[in-house]
Amino acid sequence: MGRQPCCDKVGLKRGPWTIEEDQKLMNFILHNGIQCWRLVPKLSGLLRCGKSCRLRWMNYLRPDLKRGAFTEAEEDQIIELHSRLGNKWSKIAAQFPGRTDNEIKNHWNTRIKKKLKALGIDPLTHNRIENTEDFESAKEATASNSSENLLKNGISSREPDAVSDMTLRTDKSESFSSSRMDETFPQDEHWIDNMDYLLSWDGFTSNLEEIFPFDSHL
DNA sequence: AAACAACGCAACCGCGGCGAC
DNA sequence: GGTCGCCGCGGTTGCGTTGTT
Repeated sequence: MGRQPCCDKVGLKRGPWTIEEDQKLMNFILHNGIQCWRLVPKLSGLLRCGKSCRLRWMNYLRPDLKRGAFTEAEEDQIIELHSRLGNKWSKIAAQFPGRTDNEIKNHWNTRIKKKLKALGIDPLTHNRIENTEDFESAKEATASNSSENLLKNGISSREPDAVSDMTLRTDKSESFSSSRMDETFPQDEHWIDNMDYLLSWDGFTSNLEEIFPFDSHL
């Protein structure tokens, strides 16, 4: 037998969240915490499934979320982590306090993938691409150094230097990645544990009143 | 100004892992 | 050991926004 659906979908709302729903969810969690996602919509009066509530909270409402564009350093780190971990977005996201796995995944798929392809790097294997259409078209764009072409291929005007920089790094990706990763994160298990602590529920709820000074009477 | 295309993000879906029973 | 139910993850889709023709 297959798994049952996560919730009874009859009568449940889907699609974009409204401000009212956001407030309901936020207030409920801030006052009651999360014991069981399945119970959250029932107890808070939301016509959503628990999964949807969890996603909304994790990806949008969490007070510790960091907003704004990814920095070049963050992008580099994502690339390094991806070369080691693959599409383990949650593990990658764990190294970026305030960033969500969804956010990083989206950024990877929309920006970084293109950027790597334009650099002649296979985003899946992180190896050089030889004689593929992608690489050939990317080379043309890079050679002409036309900002229009670069933008079309996902590289901003600031990046001609980044291209050579990244190429150099990739030439010795093995040593670069591992040595720098080791510097930053001496032991995988330890830095993941540390991040778990930083992102732990207790850790952040203890400061909620400071973080969230909004109406607590709803 | 309108139509169309491309892009980026939020949200959904289905599956695997894991603990409880 | 098997089954069930929940949580979390990764892949995918839908749609609003922005850019181009």
